[in-house]
Amino acid sequence: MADIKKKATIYDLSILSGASASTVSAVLNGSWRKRRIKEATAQLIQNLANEHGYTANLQARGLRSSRSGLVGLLLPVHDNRYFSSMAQSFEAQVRSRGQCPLVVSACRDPDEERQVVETLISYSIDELFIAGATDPDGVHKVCEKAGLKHVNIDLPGTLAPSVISDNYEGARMLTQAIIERAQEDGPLSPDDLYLFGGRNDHASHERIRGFRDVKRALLGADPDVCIQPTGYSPAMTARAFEAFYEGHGKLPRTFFVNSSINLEGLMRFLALHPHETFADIIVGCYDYDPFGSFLPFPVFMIRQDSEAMITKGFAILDADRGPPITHQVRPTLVPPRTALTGPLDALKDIE
Amino acid sequence: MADIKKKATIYDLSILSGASASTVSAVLNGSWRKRRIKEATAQLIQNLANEHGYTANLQARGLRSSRSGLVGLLLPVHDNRYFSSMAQSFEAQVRSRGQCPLVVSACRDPDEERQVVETLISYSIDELFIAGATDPDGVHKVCEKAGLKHVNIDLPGTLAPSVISDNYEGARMLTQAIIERAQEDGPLSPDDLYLFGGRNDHASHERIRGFRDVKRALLGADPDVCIQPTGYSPAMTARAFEAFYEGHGKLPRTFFVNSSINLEGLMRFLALHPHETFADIIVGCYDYDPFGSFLPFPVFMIRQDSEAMITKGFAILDADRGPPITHQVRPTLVPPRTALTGPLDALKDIE
DNA sequence: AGTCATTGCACCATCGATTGTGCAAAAAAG
DNA sequence: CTTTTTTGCACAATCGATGGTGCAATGACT
Repeated sequence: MADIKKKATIYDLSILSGASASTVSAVLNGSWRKRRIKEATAQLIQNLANEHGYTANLQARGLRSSRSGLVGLLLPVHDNRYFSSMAQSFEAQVRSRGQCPLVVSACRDPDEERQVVETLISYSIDELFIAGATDPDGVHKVCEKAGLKHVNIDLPGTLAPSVISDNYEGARMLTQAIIERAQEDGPLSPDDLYLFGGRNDHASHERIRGFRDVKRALLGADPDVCIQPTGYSPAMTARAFEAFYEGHGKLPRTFFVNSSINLEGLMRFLALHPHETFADIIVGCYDYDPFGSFLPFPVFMIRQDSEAMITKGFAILDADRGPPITHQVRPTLVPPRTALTGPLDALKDIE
Repeated sequence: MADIKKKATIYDLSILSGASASTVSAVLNGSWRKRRIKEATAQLIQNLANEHGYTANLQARGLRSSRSGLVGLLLPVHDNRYFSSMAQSFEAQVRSRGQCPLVVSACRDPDEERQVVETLISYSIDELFIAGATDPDGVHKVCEKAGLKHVNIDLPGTLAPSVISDNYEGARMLTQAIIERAQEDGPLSPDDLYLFGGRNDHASHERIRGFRDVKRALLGADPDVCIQPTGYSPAMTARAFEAFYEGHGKLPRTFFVNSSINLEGLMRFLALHPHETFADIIVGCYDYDPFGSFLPFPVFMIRQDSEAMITKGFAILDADRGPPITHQVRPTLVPPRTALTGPLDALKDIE
């Protein structure tokens, strides 16, 4: 009656039912038809299992079958709308496949990335999504050695299949949008359009390339000084804005910010200066954040389709051993003052 | 040399070293001094282990010892700055204790909450943090039955120890702040101050209580109509704003929003209306979001100290079997246009 | 009735680690 | 040179599930 103490095992049910443990196992993991177990026996065992609240010990199962039902997602950080919404979609998709999501972050530190993945491997995870890794190929080697299937998301590697945002196209759309918007307020000179943020990774390169191509095409010139890669840190980005401000007494009229993390750097800068001074800036941000979209100046954003990337990632893993091709997913341009719906809207909310 | 295929086990090392598997095990899990293994033997085995890149199979270890090294955090959603930054702190703390974080969300659905926890239990997780659960006591029973240590975070239960934000005090601070700020623009009547969001949970109750107490004290009255619980959904919140707007041709001059999720509802409303109409609203939001803090109207925010909550949670679990007391952690009032540093700042960012 | 196929299930080794127990060899004590 | 103690390690059971193999009972068929 009151099984308050330990969890029931197949052995307990074996005794209760009079069947052998292997029969119980077969019944409870669904392979009983294959094993020609009588329907009546199966029923009996199922009932006992329900009655006693049996749930399989997944560590034992994993040990035996060397699969765990765990699927990993390696993130740079949680605390950011892009990655947290990726985590949200990831979780939903993993669950719908009957597996268990394992989301971890590694702070963009290549050593930590590898070490975290080692840990995941120790738990015999079945598949791994490597999102925004600083060193995807280093992680690849670790996975390879353990025979772990994996895909890169967001930042591509050269050794494993990758699914990334179409950064070049996204940057072009975004750049064009902010230029056109800025030109509504009067002619825009090349010196009025900057780019802040990003570092030496594929996404930044492509975004910068898109930015420069469009800028050159529309404004006729593209001085190097207008490109300010600051890394992915709010503090560094704030410093870059501050430096510009020191030199010019204002911010550039228009600028492209490489990610919402860099956009936080802008907030830090703004916090130190009266808002009125910058009432007329036009900003493009390569990432979408629902509050970022309503700042007191026009912010054009790029919404990356992390859900589609995850879906594509699973397709690749299911197709088993694709070549290390990079697939691009088209992002969308989000005009200022736009509140998109997201994973939150799937929440049940009674009352 | 090239162990490209399978992972090394203690048996492999046993053969290589000439020692028994149990000796290898003892050496590699650190219990070798206790087992009086010669230092030289230990060294030999350690070297072999490094050389062959040995890592323990944590499923096997977990099976044997019925501990997994996994610590769970159950969240309502990932996609939100409050919870994602909680996940970030949680991860850091779990890692620093040499365990592996397992963060999952259950969409505020009581059934899903219980089911997700069942799954975690099947992986023999060692401890569980239940954050923002709709039905903490239901989850408690599931844990109890499995002998799983757990604490409630953010929303308290009656059966297990809880660590929550001091919602009453936080709401008082926030309410007072927005009232005072609004009064700078002229006298504030009770009808000018509303509360939106929240539902039938402990946090909402306390926040509403704090709101009403301060409102009554400072404005002399506190009509029921000014309290608009909309649940935790952007869509419902947007609808409430819309309804008010329909009726009054404007938004309330000042209002308290129950959470950043509800604040997203305000964004949805704003997206449909020209900004100029609401240039003079004053908002308080019980949650902190770095972009929310820079919206085009004053937004006072409450920053809940999720890091401290997690720390306290571990303290409780370590103290083993405390009574089901609820501990409150004091949040901080964040004035408008404030960019706080967060877990992101711990990121390594070379270059 | 005798042979053969089918059904239904039990047995047992196995996954990789942990841990209580026992026993030689070496060291200390007498 | 015994006896006792300590040191250093091997053995084997165990955690809970899986899946290959084998065997008895039943039914089908000649």
